[in-house]
Amino acid sequence: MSEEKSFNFIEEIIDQDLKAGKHEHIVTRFPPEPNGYLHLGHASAICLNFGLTQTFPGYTNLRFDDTNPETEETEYVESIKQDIQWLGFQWKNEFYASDYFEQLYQFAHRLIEKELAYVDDSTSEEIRALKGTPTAAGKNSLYRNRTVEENKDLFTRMRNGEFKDGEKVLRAKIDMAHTNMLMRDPVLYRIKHAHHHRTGDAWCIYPMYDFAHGQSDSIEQITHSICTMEFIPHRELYDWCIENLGIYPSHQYEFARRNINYTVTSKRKLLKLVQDGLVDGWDDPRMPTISGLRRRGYTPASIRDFCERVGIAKRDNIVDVSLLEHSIREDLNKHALRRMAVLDPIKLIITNYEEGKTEWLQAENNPEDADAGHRELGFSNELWIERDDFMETPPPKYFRLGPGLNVRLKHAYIVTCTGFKKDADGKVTEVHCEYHPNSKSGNDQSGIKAKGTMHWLSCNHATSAEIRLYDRLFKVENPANEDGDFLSYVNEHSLQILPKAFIEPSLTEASLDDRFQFLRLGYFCLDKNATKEHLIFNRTVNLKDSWAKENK
RNA sequence: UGCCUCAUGGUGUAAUGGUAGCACAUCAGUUUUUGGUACUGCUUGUCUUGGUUCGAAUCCAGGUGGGGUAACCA
Repeated sequence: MSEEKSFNFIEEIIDQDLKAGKHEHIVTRFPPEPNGYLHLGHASAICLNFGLTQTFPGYTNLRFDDTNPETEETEYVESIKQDIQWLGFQWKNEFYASDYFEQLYQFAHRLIEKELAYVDDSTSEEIRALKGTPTAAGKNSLYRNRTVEENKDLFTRMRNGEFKDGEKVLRAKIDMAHTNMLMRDPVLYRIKHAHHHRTGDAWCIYPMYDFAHGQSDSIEQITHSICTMEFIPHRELYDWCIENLGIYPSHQYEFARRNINYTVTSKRKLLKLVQDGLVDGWDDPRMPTISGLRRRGYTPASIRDFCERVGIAKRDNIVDVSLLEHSIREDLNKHALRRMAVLDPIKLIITNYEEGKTEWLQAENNPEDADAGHRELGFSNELWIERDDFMETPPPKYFRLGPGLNVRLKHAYIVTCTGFKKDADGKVTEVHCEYHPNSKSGNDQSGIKAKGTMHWLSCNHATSAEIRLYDRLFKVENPANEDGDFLSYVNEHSLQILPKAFIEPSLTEASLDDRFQFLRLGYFCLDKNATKEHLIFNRTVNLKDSWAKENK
């Protein structure tokens, strides 16, 4: 049974490069800008870049693209590192574009000396105006023909802090009529008297992306620099810089960023959700961030599996969240301990069971894993069951409780419903039933057939907890594609808090790494804000529910 | 409007000139002390028009459609 796993187009390129002897090993890098938290889209890039050097000989660097001090912070650096490691990857080197500021500055001088760069005094508005349009060529700047000496002097003085923000920029001297707008004398350096999270106040000029990224790749001798498709036009400039600087020829390859329906993966939009308080921070369990997924209960393996299933290609895409949910269910089904919880309780009284008696029942921890062992469950005449599990007048294919119907109480007995009580509003307050003593789980001699099996909790052997249920963050499949403000498509019912649900008492001992399946309800994990006194469980994902589907 | 880029079931992705496959989703069924899991089966696809070829999803040409691109962001 050999499973043929085909290469994606990037693996294909690398495989050929290696076979052609172009490299003996490869070097990739993951280059986040520390201006936000990592999300599912980054997970794809991480799995790709780090996965490549697991498939092929080589290694992967982590390099922070920290060339814009105004938006970048150490908090983001730390979260990014944590998320990558949590996903299960380890970088060879931890680098920063800011490590290369001095070298980059020298590179700029080299370009000036080759008459390939000049200092421009134009304002940003003037530069934009002279840039032309896609159909009309741009015009040369008045300052385009400064001498090498003048440029070197001015650029040095820019670094020395003699000018204010925006007063001057360094530009590449390429071609103002180029069909690629990026090649129309792109800005290489700008003046920002801003405090940088790593270099402090050492610099007041900062390189632009195009004069930092490719050069950093080259310095690190990155063989395959992988980025998303919107950088395709940058490749020409990437190559131009490397060629004219005469440095190590890294190459850029582009793939299509991954999109997922009913959410957004744009740091700008995610930041907006955080800033407007629509979510409880970057790690809100509804966020598609790595930290949000972690808090929600997703496992690293499930996210890696998801990325693997989605794959890598070049066409626009919107991946269905059900694939993500499939990945986490598959993982958790194998590993999560089974427990019982009652979210919306209603009392079940067993009228023929001795009052005050407690019976201890054996319950398996995980039917998928014999090694997971068993636990003891207290059983008595008063139980909590799910309100959903009783209907006064059930429809035909209802396998739960209703007048005269039988049901198996999981790990316990078969009961027959004998009656119920309602309050003044007509709301059911109590369900009555009789149990069949010879129908005990594991030793059923009753011969009674029960179509359904229900979860329950003994009133005297249950403790309470807050439970949080989550739904998709947005009401529409592709919020980015809708008219108007994307915030108006936020699903206002995406979080449902149940302040007092019942759970098995042993759950008091749960730790953040534990994963549980609450029988018939879904997979749950402890929230980071939970305490022993105030337990909080997050629902990671529900179980597939063919009954709910049939009722739609 | 220029340039760049992409196009395979509902979704994502394979097939590298030779039987269009896999996964998710959907639907139907079997098993089941979780309406879970597991298992079986069905439905659904090569954007279009030409060309090359014994043979085209694949190569060529023209259309069409989507996306990117005109920040002192990355």
